[in-house]
Amino acid sequence: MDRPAFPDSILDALNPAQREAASIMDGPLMVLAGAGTGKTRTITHRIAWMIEQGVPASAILAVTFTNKAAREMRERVRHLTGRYDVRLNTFHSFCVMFLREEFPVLGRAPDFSIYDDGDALSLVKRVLDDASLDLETHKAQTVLNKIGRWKMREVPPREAQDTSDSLTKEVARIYEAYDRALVEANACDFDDLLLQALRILRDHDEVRARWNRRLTHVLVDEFQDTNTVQYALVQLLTADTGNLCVTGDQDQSIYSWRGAEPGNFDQFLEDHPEAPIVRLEQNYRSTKHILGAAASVISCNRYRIPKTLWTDIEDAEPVRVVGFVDDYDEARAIAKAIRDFEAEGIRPETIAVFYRTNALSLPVERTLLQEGIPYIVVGGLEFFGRQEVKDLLAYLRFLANPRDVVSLARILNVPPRGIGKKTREQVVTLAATQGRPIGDLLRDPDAFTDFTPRARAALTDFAEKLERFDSRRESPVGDLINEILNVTGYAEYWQKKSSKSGSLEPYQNLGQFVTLAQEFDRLQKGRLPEFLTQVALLTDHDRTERRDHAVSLMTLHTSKGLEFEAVVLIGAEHGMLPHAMSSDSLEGFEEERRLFHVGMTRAKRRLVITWAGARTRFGRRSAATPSPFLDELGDVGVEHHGGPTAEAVAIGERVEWDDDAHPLAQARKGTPVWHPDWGSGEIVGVQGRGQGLDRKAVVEFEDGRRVLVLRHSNLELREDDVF
DNA sequence: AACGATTCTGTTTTT
DNA sequence: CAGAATCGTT
Ligand SMILES: Nc1ncnc2c1ncn2[C@@H]1O[C@H](COP(=O)(O)OP(=O)(O)OP(=O)(O)O)[C@@H](O)[C@H]1O
Repeated sequence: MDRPAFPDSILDALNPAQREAASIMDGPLMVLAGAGTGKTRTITHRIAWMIEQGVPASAILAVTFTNKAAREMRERVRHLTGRYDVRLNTFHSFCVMFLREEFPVLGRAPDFSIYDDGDALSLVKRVLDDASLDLETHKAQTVLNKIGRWKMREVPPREAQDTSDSLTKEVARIYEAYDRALVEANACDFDDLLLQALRILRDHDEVRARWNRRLTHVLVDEFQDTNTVQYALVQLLTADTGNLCVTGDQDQSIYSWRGAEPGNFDQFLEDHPEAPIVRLEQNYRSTKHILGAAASVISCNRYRIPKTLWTDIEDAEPVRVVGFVDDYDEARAIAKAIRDFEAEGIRPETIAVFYRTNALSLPVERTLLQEGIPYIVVGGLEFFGRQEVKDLLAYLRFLANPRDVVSLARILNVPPRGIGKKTREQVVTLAATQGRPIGDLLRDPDAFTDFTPRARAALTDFAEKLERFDSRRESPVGDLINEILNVTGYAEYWQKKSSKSGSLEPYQNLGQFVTLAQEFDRLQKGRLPEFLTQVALLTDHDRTERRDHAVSLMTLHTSKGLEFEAVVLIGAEHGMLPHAMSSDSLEGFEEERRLFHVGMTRAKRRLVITWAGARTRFGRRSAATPSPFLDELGDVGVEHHGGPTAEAVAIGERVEWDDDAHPLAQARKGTPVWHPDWGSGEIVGVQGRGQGLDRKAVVEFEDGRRVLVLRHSNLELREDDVF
């Protein structure tokens, strides 16, 4: 076991402000600071310091934003103190653990299933079906989103129905039915995990008091992205002790779409007026140019409290902004940039490519593959979202929780075994009318006497399989899964499929899942229930395989909290970043700006930002113009290359802006356009020949007509489907 | 009930 | 373009 070599050095590794924050052990505390100022480092050391001062490690709860961040912090604390038993959780994983212990207080069994968004969607569809509601007016996804918004704000179904709007009222009724269905299936969706835990802590003083004794100190990292329920939760967890420390940065709040409530900062100060606020101002990560450009961008946000941030890291190179003709060109330049970075001695593991949407990774991946540059895609829901993985998980969940209808419905006929939709629904209805867990019903040999002989045979066969799995419930999870794969013929099923039509991936994913389970068996204690608890909250972020000498590809959201020597931020275009779906309100637009700023501030030494004038999106080529954020970078230490106006220079290589690819090149009468000053308009006439940019356009705006030379007009197309 | 062919539909970010 | 939903044939 490693003991710390120099216990006294725990606080020595911090600057004075950080040290102040780390050494305040008791009472409320807020650490408010910009990117790269060592917030995470500070609370890690604070935890280590508390342990050194005699606080039991297991009495400390630190909440991080991702499992990965939790793991890393645990590793650092272990390194500093030799202790690894600090409770390091995400809000969700803490609540799962909490509910596994305390759910009986609400009369619920602790073997509940956890539904991800896909499962929740299935359940909503099921409810809509049962209520025979019009699927046209109620799209399942929309309904689920609305329910989610209620849940995040703690609005119960009854209250939601209290409205005069009949459509909303109907959705609220679905919400009620959905909640009931969750209880019947003994399942929790992600929001439920938080809500149920909150309910228990709020309504049961004894439980709250016990947990306050158990957890004497609570710390929350990335506080800017907590929602109201999460804040209420930590408030209750520290109601008696008052030892709540939060750290965050308003300028890095990028999850409002998931209910994140930056107002929690104010709420905290209102609830704890005596709380010291420690501000950290020295950035230890980035060079002056990078930090300056990022500061210049973020200062454009109206809703923001300005703060000081400085660095003494000198620059090697300026921040580069480069425009390309299209995404293909952009991708090739990215490959070249990576090679150049490597030639400079930057290790590939410390190079990252960021993008706004997952779809943007495709052309980059293809090019890197071609060029033989190893890469990994970090995060996303690729693996756990796969059909074959979800099927396997559904088997496991149904075995652990016999009431779990959604999981059962998923696998009852997987692989195909002659149990169609009709039989399936009959079984589900039968269980519902008898008020019996569907798993018990299925295992009952006399349950299906009224069914057709064919259906009965198939169901009996299925029941036999279930019983074989039951006898393995206490086995290592890897063995159980192998048993399932063999007995059901599911492995064979995919093997056949893949040999027929190409892709080996599904079959390999099954293998990966088995490996994952075996790893669990080897490294952790517990069987099926414990495995499910863990796996339900895993994301690809947590299982991204290590690959030597690989550069990292990820979304801007995933990049939060990380740092890289060199960053290439791609797709900086109008409609992409800021994304069209969130730029219609000022709040949305400013969050996009924060997102851009988060991406920029991940870079330590090198930052390249790219955009493409045309992108193959959706199988179609569509035009794009540079992101307005590019104009906000300032001009100190920032170089612009390429694009319609400036000389076209790629990262080291010349790329001409091709007039034909310019979105306005084919402008003609009737083309809808937009201008930054005059708003929406339509081209009512074009003067000049051909398709060039030197033509003049007569544009009808809301407040009148104007004649503009296309090349210098600053006009943008209102629709991106131009060609 | 199963499977293949066709049509449809939709793309923001994820615990 | 790709994944889901629907359709039509066996
Ligand atoms: N006092 C210090 N001395 C040396 N390096 C430091 C110090 N404080 C922080 N650092 C380094 O600065 C970098 C950023 O630290 P950290 O990740 O803790 O910052 P953060 O405030 O959590 O960042 P962000 O909010 O951008 O995710 C890390 O590489 C860290 O090791």
